[in-house]
Amino acid sequence: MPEKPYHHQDIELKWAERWAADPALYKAVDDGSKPRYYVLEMLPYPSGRLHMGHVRNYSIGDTLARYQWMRGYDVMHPMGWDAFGLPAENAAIKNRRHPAEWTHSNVAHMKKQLQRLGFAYDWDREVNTCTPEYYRWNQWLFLRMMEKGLAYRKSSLVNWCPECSTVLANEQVIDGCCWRHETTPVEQRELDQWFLRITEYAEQLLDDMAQIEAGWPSQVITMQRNWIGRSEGTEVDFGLKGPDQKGNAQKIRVFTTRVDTIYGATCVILAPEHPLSKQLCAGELAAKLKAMVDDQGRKDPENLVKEGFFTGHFAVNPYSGAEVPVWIGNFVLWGYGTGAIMAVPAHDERDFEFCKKYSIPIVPVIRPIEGELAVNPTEAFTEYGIMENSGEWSGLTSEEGRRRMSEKAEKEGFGKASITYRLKDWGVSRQRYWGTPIPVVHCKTDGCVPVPDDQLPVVLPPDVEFTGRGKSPLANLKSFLETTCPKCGGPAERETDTMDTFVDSSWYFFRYVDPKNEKLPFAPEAVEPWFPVDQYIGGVTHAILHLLYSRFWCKVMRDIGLVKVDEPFKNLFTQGMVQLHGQTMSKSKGNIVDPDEMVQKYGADTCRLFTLFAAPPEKNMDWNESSVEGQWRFLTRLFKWVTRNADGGEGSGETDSRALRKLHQTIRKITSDFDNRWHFNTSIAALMELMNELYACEAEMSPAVRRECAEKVILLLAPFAPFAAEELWEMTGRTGPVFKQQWPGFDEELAREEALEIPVQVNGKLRGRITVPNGSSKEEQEQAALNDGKIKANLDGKSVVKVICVPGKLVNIVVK
RNA sequence: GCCCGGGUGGCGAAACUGGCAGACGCAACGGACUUAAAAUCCGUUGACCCGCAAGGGUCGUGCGGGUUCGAUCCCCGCCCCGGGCACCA
Repeated sequence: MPEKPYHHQDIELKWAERWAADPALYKAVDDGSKPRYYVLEMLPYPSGRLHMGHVRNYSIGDTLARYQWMRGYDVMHPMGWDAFGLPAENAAIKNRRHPAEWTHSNVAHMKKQLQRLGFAYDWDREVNTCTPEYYRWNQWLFLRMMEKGLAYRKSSLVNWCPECSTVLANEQVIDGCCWRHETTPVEQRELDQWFLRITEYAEQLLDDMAQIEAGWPSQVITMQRNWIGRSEGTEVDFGLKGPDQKGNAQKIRVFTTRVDTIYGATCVILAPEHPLSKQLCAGELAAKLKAMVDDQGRKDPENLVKEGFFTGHFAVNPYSGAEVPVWIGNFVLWGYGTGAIMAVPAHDERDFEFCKKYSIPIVPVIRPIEGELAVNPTEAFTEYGIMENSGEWSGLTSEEGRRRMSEKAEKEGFGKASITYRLKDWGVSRQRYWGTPIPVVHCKTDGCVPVPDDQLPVVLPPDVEFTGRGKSPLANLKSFLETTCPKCGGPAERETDTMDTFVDSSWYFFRYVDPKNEKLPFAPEAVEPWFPVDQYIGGVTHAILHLLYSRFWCKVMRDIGLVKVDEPFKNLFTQGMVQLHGQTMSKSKGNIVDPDEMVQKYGADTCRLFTLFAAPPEKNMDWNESSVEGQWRFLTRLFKWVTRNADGGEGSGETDSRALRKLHQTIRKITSDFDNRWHFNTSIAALMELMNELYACEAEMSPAVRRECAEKVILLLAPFAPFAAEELWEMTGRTGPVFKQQWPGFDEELAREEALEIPVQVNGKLRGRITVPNGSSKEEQEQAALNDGKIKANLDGKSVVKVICVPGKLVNIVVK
């Protein structure tokens, strides 16, 4: 067959069209005839266009999926759209275009881009989270959580922008101001919000890490562990001196991990938001307190200067009976522990700083195991030690003190051992339109009533106005708002909050398996054989939020009886970011690189090869396309060689064994890259080396070996450059999709080098090389080295102390 | 401040973890083909030194020490870059 040129445009458009017309091509068979393999990539937000981060993510996933098909697996490889979210609504406000329309046109465009790039998705499983068919199951699952007490409503402090008159998510507060009104400071307001009780699962989320530790990057595991932030300590009541207005005794409950230091507590400090703070601050102090609550400096902990004031009240230490002043401090967090602390300046750095500033006494009560109790300390001693000046407890170690003092608190009823988490319950309420409506109505008689299952979905009304001001568009729409109570039939109002979009992405990967189910989110028996996901691939940006929520959601669904696994993702791969000039690409920075231009000019195969070749996939890569032409040249070279050598014939050639050796070494190398570390940059480099060798050998190769090499090269190329591989496969008269062919095996004997070149060192310095037959013994190698002319010259006049010989690797002669 | 990554030619990187540092690719330079250019093909390319030459030598993986016959790789102490967390009591 004569050589054929590589016209990427013709080839790729032809195959993209054929693939799009054949929805069965990438379908999972799902009949158990083959072992299953689930490849999952994080679904994109349909922002409008793909960026290079997507291309990288999906190129990695697609390469793996195609490889696993070739390894004989029944591969599930789905794709979908994380389609709810703020950008759509902002676009609506700005362009007077409905979010649904905006989103759907973006989805259509991005789907075309994905298909043009040749990603092998089973589009019959496509999931779009903004469709009622999907989000009704968000609602259904939310109701199940309500039944289990896992979804609840409570009043909580939130960020409030007076200009928008709406609540803002933490991410939407920039330097203490609203992101849309950059000069408007955000206030803290107490509002009713919906929460999911993720804290109930904190312990399981920690324990079950044992199940995924082997398959997840340790970095992500650590981040999640820190995020959950389990800490063991003690809750202790300090009795407040003097009764309240009604004459009742009051207490201040503090949480501490170091109850062993309590004899050194010289004051109690309340968070400004603590309910007692308001009560204790009358008159002048009330204004001071309000200012502290609203203080924007507190949003930025790096620059927070510790401040506080004395309330004029005192509290009693239940262990020592000492009376200590009660302060309000801006550094005490209302959201952690009990929102109140005992300050032990001698043994806590923060307390030390605060007490020093306000001249509150510093009383050391822990001495180092080797050393003396500090007198007038200049810094806090925060380690464990021996208790001193602590009444009956003096002489105990910190560890023992903690344990026994907790027991006493519990026995006498003024406290208890307690475990506190940094993790908070997940606030899912959003006062926005473009999200899943929370399926609840508010009735004057029956209160908060769940919408019955048979009335789901609560559909987002299409006919709303987007002003960007006032309340959520839903709250202004009578036809949505006014309804009847499912319990009493009387008039009621719908809940107008929608769900955080992280709800959508917490379980979509289950829906893929049974995407059209109208009775349940998915049938448990359909999902079971596919879980846990064999390989999840995405950016490390989602290390905490999405990946933690998904783990939580999986456990809830397990407890409802929908799934059997504890963990959704067995293996996680976090790809590196694609940056431009060392900066992350983002819309706001305006430095997004669109793949279209490259695909247009060089083709999708080149684009994919390029992103895989530029760096190992877990590493960040700085975008620099100057080397992209190399990938195109490589494909062109490969194309030419394969087309003119694919025919076969009789005879033998001088370079046959050399070509076959390189071929089998290459298969071995690429197979091991897939099975071990996914360093596709070295896989592609190996393929390039093979092509270089085949070009060098071509003239002296037999037709049969040429044919053999041509065929294997197509197969090796298939996971990386599907268009070119498919075209070559067809062109050379072969049938069936190339990515469903068997992955080539290698023969160790054929891959084996006949002779090895061994470096010879003298005192660790390279002095020569010897060539020995592969498999030579240690002694043979040593002798060959010592007999080498060049080495002999180097040894002249010196005595050999010893010879180190690593067979097949090196000889090192140590001389004096 | 704390916890992870990372620092290798002009550039992206490799060296599959203690055994020839720089595979593969880009860029650059030289040559072939061409009326010419592009494309393509062949060659050179870490730095420095000695030699007319073939060849030989010294240095070299952020910096300074250490372990070892041998260190990009292991240990100790620093510097720089990227990411995450940061008053979590």
